Amino acid sequence: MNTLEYSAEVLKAISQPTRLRIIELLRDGEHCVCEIFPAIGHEQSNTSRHLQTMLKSGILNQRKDGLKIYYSLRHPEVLEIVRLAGLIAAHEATGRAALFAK
Amino acid sequence: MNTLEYSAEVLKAISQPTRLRIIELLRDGEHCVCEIFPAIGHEQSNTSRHLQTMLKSGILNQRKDGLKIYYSLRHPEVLEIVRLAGLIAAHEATGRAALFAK
DNA sequence: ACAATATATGACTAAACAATCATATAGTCA
DNA sequence: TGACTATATGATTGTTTAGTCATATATTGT
Repeated sequence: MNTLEYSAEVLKAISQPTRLRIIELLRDGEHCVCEIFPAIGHEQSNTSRHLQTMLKSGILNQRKDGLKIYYSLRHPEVLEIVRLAGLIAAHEATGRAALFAK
Repeated sequence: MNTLEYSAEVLKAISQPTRLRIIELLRDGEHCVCEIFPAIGHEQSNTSRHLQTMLKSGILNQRKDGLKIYYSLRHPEVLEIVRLAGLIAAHEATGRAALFAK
């Protein structure tokens, strides 16, 4: 897999609403699945799958402690990517609102 | 659509190998479809669809000039997102290479 | 060994996606 | 007007994705 495809995989792992919520949750440090899934209001299995997706893409760390498995952000760049996407989204949202108002 | 979903849509528009190639091409300024599709080695129709995807997500500008339609990057933040994803990808690539070498 | 808890995963469904081929639309120029 | 060029889009196909339910795996404490 070349860098281009790899970059696409990393971005794809971030670009999903549920996963963005998880990333926001992990902003303040590691959390276990049992904390994450009630916080985001999704099923445990669904949450686990999203965590696996991000883990495999390389943007999360995993740490086992007894029964619990803690996940954390592996690259601070991910938060910066999310921030920049938010800037663009905010800018475009005003533009689209204007379109709808026409 | 809330900011979270919007951010996801913006990132999704970026996170695909063919579209990343197009974004790289547009780094140096606007290009028409007729320049883009031979450069990336995809069909005209496929290239046009990818451009529509990015246009609708709000990350591209469109300018018509006669028969040709020129597309350009609308937000410099997109290039920064691509750069950061590349950093993560490069970092993870060495990690995965190490895994395979085991 | 057993019950309880935390997490992962198989099987499935509906929806979204990328790519292709053929064709439609629209602008240019002779 | 008619030929030509550039772009977009309908229809289709095979693949991927998100989500759900049920169940398997693994760790802990009694």
